[in-house]
Amino acid sequence: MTPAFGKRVHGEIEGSPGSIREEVLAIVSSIPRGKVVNYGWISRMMNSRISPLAVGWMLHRCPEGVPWHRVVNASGRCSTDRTGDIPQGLQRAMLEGEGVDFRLDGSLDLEVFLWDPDDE
DNA sequence: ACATTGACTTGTT
DNA sequence: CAACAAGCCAATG
Repeated sequence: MTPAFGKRVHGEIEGSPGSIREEVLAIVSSIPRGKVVNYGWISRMMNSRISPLAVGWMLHRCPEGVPWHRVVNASGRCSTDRTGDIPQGLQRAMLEGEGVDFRLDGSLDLEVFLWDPDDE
């Protein structure tokens, strides 16, 4: 019977093996504590199979356990502050709790905190 | 199935 | 340095 690989995305399963969504979530979950990546970085890591915008969409409705706060924009700023779904400053607070230091202008140093898998 | 939106990025003016 | 435009893909109504 058709396994209906399905998009039961509503809550819990979302388990389509090989799905773009799952790959993105896997990457985000792989970000080590105290490091961050930007949306375009994920897009590149997946060989541009997904656009940075789409990454943001997935993270917007991502399941628990995914460290979405470790994903920032290319400017090293917390894009979550632009939304109303997430309290402003929350992402920054969470990152600071992991040892990520922010500058006075509210941005973080990507040269230092950007995750480089080769450096691990 | 179509139109709109959105936690983006890069390049041009 | 700031504003604008285009490319981009998935989710939502």
